[in-house]
Amino acid sequence: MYRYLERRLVEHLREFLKRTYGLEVSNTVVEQPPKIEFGEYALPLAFELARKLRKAPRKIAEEIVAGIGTIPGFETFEVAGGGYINVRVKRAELAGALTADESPVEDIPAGKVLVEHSSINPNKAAHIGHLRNAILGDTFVRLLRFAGREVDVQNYIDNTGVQVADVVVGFLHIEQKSRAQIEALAAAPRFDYVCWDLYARVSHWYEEDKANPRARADTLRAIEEGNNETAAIADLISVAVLKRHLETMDRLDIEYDFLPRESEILHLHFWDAAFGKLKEAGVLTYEAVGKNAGCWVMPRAGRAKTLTTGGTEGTGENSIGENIAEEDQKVIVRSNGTVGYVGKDIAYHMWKFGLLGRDFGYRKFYRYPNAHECWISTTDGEKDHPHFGDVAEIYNVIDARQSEAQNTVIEALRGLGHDEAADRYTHFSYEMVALTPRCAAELGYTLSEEDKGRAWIEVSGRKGFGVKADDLLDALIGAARKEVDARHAELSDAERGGIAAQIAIGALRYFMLKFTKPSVIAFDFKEALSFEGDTGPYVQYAAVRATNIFRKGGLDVESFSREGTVGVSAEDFDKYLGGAAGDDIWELWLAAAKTSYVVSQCIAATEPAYLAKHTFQLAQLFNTFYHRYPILSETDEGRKKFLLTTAAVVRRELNRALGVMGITVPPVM
RNA sequence: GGGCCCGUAGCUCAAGCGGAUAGAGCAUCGGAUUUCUAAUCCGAGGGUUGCAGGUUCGAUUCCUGCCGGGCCUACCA
Repeated sequence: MYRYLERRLVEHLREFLKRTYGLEVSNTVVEQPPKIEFGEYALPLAFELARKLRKAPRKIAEEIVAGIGTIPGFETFEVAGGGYINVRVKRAELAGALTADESPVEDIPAGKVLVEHSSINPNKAAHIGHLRNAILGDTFVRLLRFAGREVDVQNYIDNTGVQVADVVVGFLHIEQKSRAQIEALAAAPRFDYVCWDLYARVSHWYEEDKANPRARADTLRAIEEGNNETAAIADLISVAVLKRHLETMDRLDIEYDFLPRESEILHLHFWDAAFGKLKEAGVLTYEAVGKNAGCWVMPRAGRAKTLTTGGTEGTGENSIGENIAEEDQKVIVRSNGTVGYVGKDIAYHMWKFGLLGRDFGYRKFYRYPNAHECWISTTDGEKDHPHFGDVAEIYNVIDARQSEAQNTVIEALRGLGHDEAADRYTHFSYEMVALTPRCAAELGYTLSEEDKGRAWIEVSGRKGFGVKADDLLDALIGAARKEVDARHAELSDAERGGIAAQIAIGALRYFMLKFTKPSVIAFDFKEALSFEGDTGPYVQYAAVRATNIFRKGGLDVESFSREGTVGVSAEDFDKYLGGAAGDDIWELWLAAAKTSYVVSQCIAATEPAYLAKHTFQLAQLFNTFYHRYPILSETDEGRKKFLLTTAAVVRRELNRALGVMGITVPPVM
């Protein structure tokens, strides 16, 4: 509602400015006043117009206020300070609409959105860094769906790379396991933990003997070729670990629709199709001499010089390549003819936009407890399957370290003439999760003096250095369980377990979302396990408190929200929300009205942290309200009804906003 | 060397496209009628927004230069 009113205000303003001054104002800044007493919107536009109109800002503001006339839903326009225009809405009207949960008709952009996230190498357990990725990605999916978009969720699986090869080497060369033995291990619980430890050991093993790394090269080649024992073992390992990842993420209510795998990108020859087009468009050039002799290269993204199309077209023999300085070349095809991962990524992204002319085979892979079906790529799949790919927009949730590679893929699309696709390609970039030195020490790692002085230490899967996702979740559930047990001895074991899980997920998801994307999270158990202050459980608790009011009052909160709230008249809203006396409760209503506004901000800025901040502020305001206004003991029936309605509306919005963050509210806390 | 990001209270972080007195949480200290109320609330202290310039009516925000830190810069992924 808040968002809808803002749009209406802007439209009227533009129309007014055009009519009165003959000015076309493209971006009208609308702010929120620092204090609720000043109104709901603040317009600093008089400052901007001052130069154009050669008048004092205050004078202009006065003219606008005098001439703007009436706008439905708005009460007053006032000049403040040196030229601000503070705008007040009709509180009763907005409150009435919010109570009835009216949602104005929106223009939803056409076309499907594809969000790729997680993309964990299937060779070891997921860790906290992967959690940040998956939680950001899943929340973004929920934001888009809340905004009415149709979304496909994909999790790219690199099942043929060195990381999987390393674990295969570990089982075959270090552990000397047979295929049957590995199969047995893979069927046991937490196989991903076994791989986690083994992967770290393989790194050491490579260093022990110069001959050892040869096993990696041989294994990698065998995996890429396929149709052999090594490839079969790699497949069984990667599939087993992948299933573990799906289980881990499902604990957090994170689901995927489709799992495209690198093996199919290879075996279905996606690259061949892409390679032809890239050569033809002159995006790739062949290097005949120098450091990259024998390779097909692209200009490195970010410092790409203008692609010159002069010289030999098509084959691009040497001539174009000479225009790219050697250090600015990104090798796409190696001199031995194999493709690097950026090349595969280009092909994959052409497929995403429906530009490749090839498709995956599909088969069902994993059925979630809620019956949702997750599909996986295969060479010859089932006849009937959902249509994936060929989408209008894509978001890739990938950490900031890969931004250059991501930009290279975007440049390749541009080079192919697909600017419209490149424009709808968003690298959803975020910073990594690292460990504080204290956290590392707690985990038993010995730190160098240098490391002790650092703000954070990077997680390393290769070294086995990090906090595993399931371990963190278990720790959170354990800590939450202690609190629940202390408070709710009357509940059954299963009930307490369920609540503890909800709280743990709330704490974890909120923790990963409260930091803005460019901020490195220096992970620390003390902070992550906190349930007080700026945390998920704080927000959950506010929602639980709202529910408690109804339960203790003998009212069913759901049916009250459906039917009871309509009993508050416009006069009553005016009475209780009007004037300075109503300011503090109105502030709560106004915050509650902002959910869809905040969601749209999150999408536009690809920044879910705004929503976390919003839920926290709403919960804070509600807690203040809760403390200040006893509801059940209220003797004035009209006022009591109004206060109950306030609680019901805030509860609904808290549940809704938390839901977008993938957080549910326990029955009691 | 080049590219990207960061530097705000003791600590961890906010501050929407440049706006009104730079806000939260944690920690510290002091309080909250035994109740819909403590996973909470109220209050206090705590800031030269890394430094120096510039643009602007107005800069944490934009520009330039320094200082400090991180990441990327493989015929790895």
